[in-house]
Amino acid sequence: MSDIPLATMRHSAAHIMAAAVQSLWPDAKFDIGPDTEDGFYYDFDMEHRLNQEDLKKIEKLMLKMIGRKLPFERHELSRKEAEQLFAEKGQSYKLLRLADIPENEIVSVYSSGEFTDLCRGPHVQHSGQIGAVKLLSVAGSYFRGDENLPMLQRIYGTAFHTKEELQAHLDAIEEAKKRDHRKLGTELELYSIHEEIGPGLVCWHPKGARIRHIIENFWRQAHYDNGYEMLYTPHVGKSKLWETSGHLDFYSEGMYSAMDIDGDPYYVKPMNCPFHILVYKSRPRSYRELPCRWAELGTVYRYEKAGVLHGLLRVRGFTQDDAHIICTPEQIEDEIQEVLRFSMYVWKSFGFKEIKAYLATRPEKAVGEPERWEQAIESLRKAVQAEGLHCEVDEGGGAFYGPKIDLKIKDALGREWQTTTIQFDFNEPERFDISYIGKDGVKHRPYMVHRALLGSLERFFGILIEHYAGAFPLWLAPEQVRVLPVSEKFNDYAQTIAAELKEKQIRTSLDLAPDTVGGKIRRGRNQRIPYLCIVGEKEEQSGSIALRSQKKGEEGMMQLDDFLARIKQEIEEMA
RNA sequence: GCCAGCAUAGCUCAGUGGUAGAGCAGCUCAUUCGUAAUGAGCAGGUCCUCGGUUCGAAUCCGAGUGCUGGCUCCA
Repeated sequence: MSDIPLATMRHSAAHIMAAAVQSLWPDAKFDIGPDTEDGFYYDFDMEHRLNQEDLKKIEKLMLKMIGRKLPFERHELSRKEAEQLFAEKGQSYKLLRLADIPENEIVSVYSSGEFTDLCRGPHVQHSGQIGAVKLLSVAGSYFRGDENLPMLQRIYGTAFHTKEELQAHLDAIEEAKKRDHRKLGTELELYSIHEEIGPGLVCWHPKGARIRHIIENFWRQAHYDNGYEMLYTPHVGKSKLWETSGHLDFYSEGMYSAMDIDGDPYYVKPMNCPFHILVYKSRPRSYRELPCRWAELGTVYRYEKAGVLHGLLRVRGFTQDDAHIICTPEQIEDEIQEVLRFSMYVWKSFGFKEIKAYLATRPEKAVGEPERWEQAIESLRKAVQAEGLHCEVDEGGGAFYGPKIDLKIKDALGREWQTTTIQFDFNEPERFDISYIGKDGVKHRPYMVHRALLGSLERFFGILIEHYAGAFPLWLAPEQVRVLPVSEKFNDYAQTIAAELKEKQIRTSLDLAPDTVGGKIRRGRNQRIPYLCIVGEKEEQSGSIALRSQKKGEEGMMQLDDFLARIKQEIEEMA
């Protein structure tokens, strides 16, 4: 059984699920049911609205069908025969899908039991070869993913060769739930979102803000060290600015409506670029001062449909770690390579090692000279190569204004997150008519690149919370050390220790509550504090602490100086 | 925005037409404790909002808001 590819087995499981749905609700019309990265789904249209109880029913029936070892039979048909077959069954979606199949391709159907589906295959020989199956959820899904087309009902499921593998997958889903940044965000008092303020608008609590501050400090220093300068720009700008930039033409659905200031309409910024461009335009520029690398932690507001908001990962107001690079054509290759190298350095600093690149090239409709597109894409390609990154190319997937590279990082649970984006822009330099005076004494159009490394601080924070399951590494932990006296008799000594740690810039707290040691330790553990220092009589007499670390548990007695040296080093290593 | 579901104390949840409950957290008191919960007491609620049905609504119906899982989109 294990020599059957997982994808084939899952695809077959989707057919069996459809067969079960057909037998339970004979009016069901079927769309498609492919396998996915970690399971499968099938889309249906029918009168009955599916619920969680129905999934159990369907699953039960599927198990029966699997037990009966129903053969999967392939038949090749002429287009006419296929049309007739699905027309007779009233399968209108299948007819539409059939029409999508290119003329020269063979049309095939697969039958298993009563159920016959338009399908290219391949499939397992019989349903007995489908391993452990589990239906997971039901959701709405537009036909062809188009919101103007009818909404279908989709059932998600998964299948594995063995019960053990299935269970491991279900356990992984559970683990992901435990790490959910929305749950940990409340538990650890990192941030909150309020109905009274508005959906998708984030309040950072003291602990979350402390982490953000540390991230920002690191980020700024890294940028200064790598040849960037910082900018601060306003949160709003006149409508004229957004007309010039083209945002009101191409991005208005992402922008909030204008506010009136002295009779002029102003818009809250969805992007920082027009402001950076005006800084560039504030005086004539020489080739001698290029490249300009200007960064800003710029807070932007974008309209997102209500249904897509999700904790910190998808919000309406967020701070981009934005930068714009304006340079000459001769510099572009080095600049791109440098941006990518810098990005990789930042990701490694935060403990992310597995990174994939996605290159998007010129679409049909595009602005900018074709030679510039070529050079831009070439420089992106070379940079990816130089970093030895695995890269997928999305031909024609770029924006109309320029090609881009996106990076996706893999977290501790193996999930991919889109973060970094490095994007050429051939549109705004034209629209704002920016230039530099070249060696030849005449005006030239510079290249402009937008880039965000972490993406947005909000999303990055959400990713970090889940990556570390709330147990931040020492350098990021809002509370690094907590001192716990074993009884009130040792409060004074605990205070001395805490004061000494604080003096050494260690973020330290004291737990002087009249609780048992066990109770205090439990509290400290639950708050994911990296180090707990337990102090009592023995420690007071020897000027030491008893250490308990988040990572290793009980570590025994230690001189305070040794502990300090250890954590100083750990902070430095950002481990 | 669309489909489906959910909304009860700060948190996790019970309560299905008849006076609103538990655990944890909080506060008070007692305990002075050696590595993941010391004990007792107290306090805490427009049962999301508005409207309707009913003698009576947390519970049934409608609308709205927010959230969850998806679709579309994306930092």
